[in-house]
Amino acid sequence: MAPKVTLREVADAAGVSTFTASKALNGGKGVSEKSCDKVLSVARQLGYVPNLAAQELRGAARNSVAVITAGTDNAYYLDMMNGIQKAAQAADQSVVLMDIAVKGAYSEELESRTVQRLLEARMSGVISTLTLRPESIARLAEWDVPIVFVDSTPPEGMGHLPSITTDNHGASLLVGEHLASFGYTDWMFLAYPDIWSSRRTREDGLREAAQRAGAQLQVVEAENSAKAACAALTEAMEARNERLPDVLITGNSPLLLGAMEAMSQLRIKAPDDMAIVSYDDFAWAPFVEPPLTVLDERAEEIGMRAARTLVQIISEQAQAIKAGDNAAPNYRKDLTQQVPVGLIVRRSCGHKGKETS
Amino acid sequence: MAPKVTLREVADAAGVSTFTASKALNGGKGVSEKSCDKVLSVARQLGYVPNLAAQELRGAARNSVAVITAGTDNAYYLDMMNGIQKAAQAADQSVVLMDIAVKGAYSEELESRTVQRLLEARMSGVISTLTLRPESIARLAEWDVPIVFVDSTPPEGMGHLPSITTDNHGASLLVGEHLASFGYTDWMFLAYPDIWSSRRTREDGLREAAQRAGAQLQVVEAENSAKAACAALTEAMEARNERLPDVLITGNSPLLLGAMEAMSQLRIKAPDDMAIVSYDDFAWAPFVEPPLTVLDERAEEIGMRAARTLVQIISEQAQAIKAGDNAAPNYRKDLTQQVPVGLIVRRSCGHKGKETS
DNA sequence: TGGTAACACCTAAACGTTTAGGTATGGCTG
DNA sequence: CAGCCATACCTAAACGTTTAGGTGTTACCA
Repeated sequence: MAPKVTLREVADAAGVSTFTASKALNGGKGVSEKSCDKVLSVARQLGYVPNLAAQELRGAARNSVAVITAGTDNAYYLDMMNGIQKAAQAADQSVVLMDIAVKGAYSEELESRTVQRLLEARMSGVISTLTLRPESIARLAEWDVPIVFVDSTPPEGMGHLPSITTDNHGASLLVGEHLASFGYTDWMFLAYPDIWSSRRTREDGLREAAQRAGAQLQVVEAENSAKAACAALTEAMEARNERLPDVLITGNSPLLLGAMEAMSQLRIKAPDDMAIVSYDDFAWAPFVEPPLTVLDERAEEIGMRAARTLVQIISEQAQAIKAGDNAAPNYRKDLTQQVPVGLIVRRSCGHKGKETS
Repeated sequence: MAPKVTLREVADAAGVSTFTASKALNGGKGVSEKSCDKVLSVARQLGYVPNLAAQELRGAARNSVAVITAGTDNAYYLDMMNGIQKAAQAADQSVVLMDIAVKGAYSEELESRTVQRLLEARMSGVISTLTLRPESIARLAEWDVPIVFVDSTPPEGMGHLPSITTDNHGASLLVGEHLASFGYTDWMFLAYPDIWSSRRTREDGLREAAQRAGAQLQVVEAENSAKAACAALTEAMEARNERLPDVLITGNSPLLLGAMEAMSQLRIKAPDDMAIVSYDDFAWAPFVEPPLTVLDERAEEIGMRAARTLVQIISEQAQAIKAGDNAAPNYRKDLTQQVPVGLIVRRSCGHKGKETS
């Protein structure tokens, strides 16, 4: 039918200039109602579809934000993405997914290539789920591309960049208190690598909590996958011989899954042989045997807030540019947020008086 | 530093014309090695980043594919997206996520708006996880945008459009046989709405299987969310008074989750009071109480195949255009694929001799 | 009647690329 | 040395928009 209709053609067909046509389509002023209607109807009839590339080239506002992740087989990210989607949709921004893991493992080189592509496409902003390299961030800054970190923090010395995270420190203390209330003193933390900055905060919080509770904390690190977690935990347990820790704290739900696998192989029963508690709530936690005590980070909420924050920065930036001001994004101090977490107590952490479902 | 460097500036700085510069950067021929090196080094030094919008405007190949979903709080989609990502990445295509659900529920109007945006952005192709309206498809066809359906089929009468699905019919027969082997004759199917076309195929397969097994099949429909499923199942159970079905078959994992919730509230124990089996394998299935018997659809594999198929169509299209041929995508018959499923037997479906963990 | 303000509209120049078509330069052939 | 071809390069015209700056036309007022 109408595979390619340009604005020029619409204008000609309507008997006006491209100027008038453009104004009419964009609801601008300075066009009589008659011309406006005429243009609109002709456009519809011809099946006119504006060319975004041309618009953008001419200096229109950018309209897609990139979400950078690294190997996400985690339901947590689904929720987060949903939140991001919703907020972005509301602000008329498309969401472009960019994963910088090459086979489940983070890749520096891919990070660079990805940032490059993102610049080439003149994206309006970036949401990153992990701490990018300072080099990448400098690159984005040069080009005035705003960035918001989510569930992760900016690298050392770049604290002015906004981040939306769970209150990981608080979460750890919360867990710690809960563990202390059971009298557990031998804790093991199964952690993912620290390209995800939450790893550090969580660990530090646990250390502090352990100290307060007079407990000791052993940290075991594994690649961020169930398989790796299973192997790492098995090894750690063997190294300890028969002596099980009182409680295992897993850093997120893929690690938890791996841990459950390992425990099932080693015939360790929770919570009697060893209690278990994990970061990241997920839908199935109540139905697992035993029902799992977890921290609820409200991933969707976090995603939504991050996207809203980014969108706001972008729109302020657009205003500033229109006003002829500095095009650099203005990162106000109050953009960084910590979302409080809840501890959802189920049975995996031990019995004690009455229990919640 | 270098917020905006145009090709012209690079060319000037290198003392050549834009033509030469362009050729040099794109590794084209007809440029002496000396000029080429010069241009490249100057470009690097100035921090030149090509403008994709300009390139595209001038007629370069498109470079992002859209993935259309509707309200995906389902881990199944995460795996699928991972597969899509991988294949798209390999073909240098960006992945743009477009959800056409407005509050968890599919919205016709949003579908239209989304297709419009997708056209405006001149995306290179579409992967859809649900059966789009014929109107939308016509729109895409007008603009020669290739489409591949994944985990869903094209609408009535458009069978030439490729789709990558699980062998849903086969899967249903598989389940049916399994149920029959336990002697179950009273089956209930908890299904999602049929904008997802797999609903029909699954139901038809179950009907056939039920007939073969001399069983009866009751179908209960719910919106595609755990909450809705919980409510619908509770209602259905009440309507049947005390008489429980022998087995409940849930259409996907959010529905399964809702069903488990309802069963827990109604104090129905699986598999003794009622067996349960579900479509969609997911990571936690082995650890739920009871461990769940499920169908494994290999979501990542499906996603990967879909993306590869789309990429191939796109590249053939690009070739045809370059050769001056018809720009319409060429959908060959053999692009449509059915991926076989596996039945993973655990305990939720009943006891019988030896069992798999 | 002339002055002027408001309005509807137009022409033409951008935006940053690619590329068709052309022009020097030099080397080879006969 | 004329004739020819490759090679390396250039000029200028697209691609489809937006928009600054300008030109009528009408309407109103003194």
